[in-house]
Amino acid sequence: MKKAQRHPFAETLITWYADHARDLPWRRTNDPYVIWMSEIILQQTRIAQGLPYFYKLTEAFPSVYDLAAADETTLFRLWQGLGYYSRARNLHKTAKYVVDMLGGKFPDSYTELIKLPGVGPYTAAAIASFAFGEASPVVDGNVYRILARYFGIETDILHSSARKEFTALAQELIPSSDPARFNQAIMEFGSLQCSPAPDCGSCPLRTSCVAHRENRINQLPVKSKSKPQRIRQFQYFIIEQDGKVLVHQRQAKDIWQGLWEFFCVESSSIEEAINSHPFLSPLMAHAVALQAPAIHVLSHQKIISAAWLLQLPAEFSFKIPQDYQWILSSEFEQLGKPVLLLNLITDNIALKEILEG
DNA sequence: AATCCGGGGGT
DNA sequence: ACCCCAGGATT
Repeated sequence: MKKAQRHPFAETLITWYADHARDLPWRRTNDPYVIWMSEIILQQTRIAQGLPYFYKLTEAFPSVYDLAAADETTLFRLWQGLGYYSRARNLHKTAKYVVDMLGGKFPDSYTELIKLPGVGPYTAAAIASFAFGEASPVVDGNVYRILARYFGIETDILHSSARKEFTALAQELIPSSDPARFNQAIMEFGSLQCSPAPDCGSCPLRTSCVAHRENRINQLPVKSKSKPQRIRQFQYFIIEQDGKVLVHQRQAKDIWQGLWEFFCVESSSIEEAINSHPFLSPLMAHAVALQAPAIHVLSHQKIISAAWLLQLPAEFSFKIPQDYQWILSSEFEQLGKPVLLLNLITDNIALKEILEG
């Protein structure tokens, strides 16, 4: 009876999912806190990359109360290496809000969930369905790909109208009987079966898939090309004195906001960096060049960096630049740092010994 | 509507 | 080299 009302698309996906679902930790719970944590971690992040962070974070903060009470420095250190660090800030902000304003109880509907910092249309739909059984369709990269191919939709998935169109379609397809299972199934299907380079030969939907029938698998989904990456050059000065290192926390609306780093000048040359920061000039007598790091690639920037180690005698006196501070190397280890700096430290024994004892 | 925000893995 | 990843916030 009710099966006849389901679109065969949903029926096939759910059947496929019964045979192919991976055993993932966030699928073993209905706790909205744990599900929320997993969804924030997995935003634009592969499962294999996010999994260790999910274990670390849920162990460090078993409940929303633990997270709300946490020191943000600790959270950033745990988030180190995962990228998109505003997620960590919004995670903390939301935890405090849920504890302080909602008595520790998560909102239980899409409409309320999407009001939380760091929770957008995808994440709100995911939590609402997985934790509360609401029939809100998730629309992530997998869903765009599957629907575009299966129904032959040529809308540019980066166009602002795309989300509305694909969400409306997914809303028609999602069964009211077990919406959470459908959401899990469609994403798993996109990840394992209808991947960017799919195996159509084994696909249970191939006979009714427009893209397969018309041989347009490689043309769908339509996605406009992104701009070329911006190229930047950072000159790092690791200034050490009396067992302490000069550091600062990045604050500007720029990459790595909230992370810590050594004295940094954005400049195409060492000479220009020194000229623009005259206090450096007398310090350079003590400078030793460190191994030139490879180009650090972000999704939208390429960063070329160079670094100098400046170990200053105890009696050497100079005025430290604004917003910088001295920190013991043992404390520096406890701060969140960009992967570029982690690589720099790893690649230079001298630096490693200073910072790690 | 455009742009920005990381890092890593697959092809 | 290019693409994509359980996207969201800001301008």
